[in-house]
Amino acid sequence: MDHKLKVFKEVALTKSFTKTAKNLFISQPAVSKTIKNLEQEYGKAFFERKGNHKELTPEGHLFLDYTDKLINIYAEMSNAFSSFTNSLPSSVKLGASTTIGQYIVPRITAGLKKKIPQFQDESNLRKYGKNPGASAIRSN
Amino acid sequence: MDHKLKVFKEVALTKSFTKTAKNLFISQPAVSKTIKNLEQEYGKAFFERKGNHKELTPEGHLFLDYTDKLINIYAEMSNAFSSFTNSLPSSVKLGASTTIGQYIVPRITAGLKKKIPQFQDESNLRKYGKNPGASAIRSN
DNA sequence: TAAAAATACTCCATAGGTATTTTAT
DNA sequence: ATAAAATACCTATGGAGTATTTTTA
Repeated sequence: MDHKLKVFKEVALTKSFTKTAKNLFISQPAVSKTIKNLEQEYGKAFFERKGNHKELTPEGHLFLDYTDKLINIYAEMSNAFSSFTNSLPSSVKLGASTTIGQYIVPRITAGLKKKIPQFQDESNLRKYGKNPGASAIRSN
Repeated sequence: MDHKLKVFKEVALTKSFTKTAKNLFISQPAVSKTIKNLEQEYGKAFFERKGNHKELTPEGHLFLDYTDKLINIYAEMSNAFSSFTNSLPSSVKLGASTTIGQYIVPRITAGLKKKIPQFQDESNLRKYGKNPGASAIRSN
């Protein structure tokens, strides 16, 4: 529910769309769009795009204040109902056909360096983060 | 951004999905679903459905506390950037083909009681509120 | 039985993804 | 030239709508 706010806050902290994308396990364009949407929604620019070091505009600072307050309350709220919200599942079931299950899944779960041929191209991993699978086990 | 919260609060106030739907200019099923989603998201029932008089559960009361806080902050925030957020548009452009534009639109905008034949069936208006058009000019 | 809520669908807008281009150091 | 951000385009999920059924006082 407070997803856009979390993205905004992370950008304010890292001052980088790319780092934010990595930290939140989403793509860089997704971050770009989220910020743009927020700025359009509130009719103000929140970041000054001056090349590499992005800076919060005055409006951005103000927005960050409110964002902090909101995120804190959302966190308290999650906490209050946390029997489930903040917890990881106690177990995860993973299904696969016999060949995949016997040869491929074990190599992956074992984290072997030497990947099978089809998985050796890392170009996309390099672009969008080395362990996208981690997004599957992040909490919240 | 705080839409679900507003729906929840209105239900807590009116204790009625149907009244909430009318007050917020959305359909009754939309309210049903919003509440159900919230309850699933937080894993708790917020309302006790005992026939006509719906009651907040203890969890519902707790959730309402947080909801109030959040809504207040969102309101402050909107306010702070309100050059546009809370205002109605200064003008609205309405396009129509010649026949529609000459004969039908004027009757509607004039609010004539005697409707043209095709528009006389009010069964749906009766079901979902008499002036659904109002949703188009509500603020925020 | 009448009014409220739930359910079953359809549709559209938003959020996300990948690929690619633009920009700025 | 390289790294970050923007853009273009596609897909999927969520939220809204209408129609209908179920429930309960």
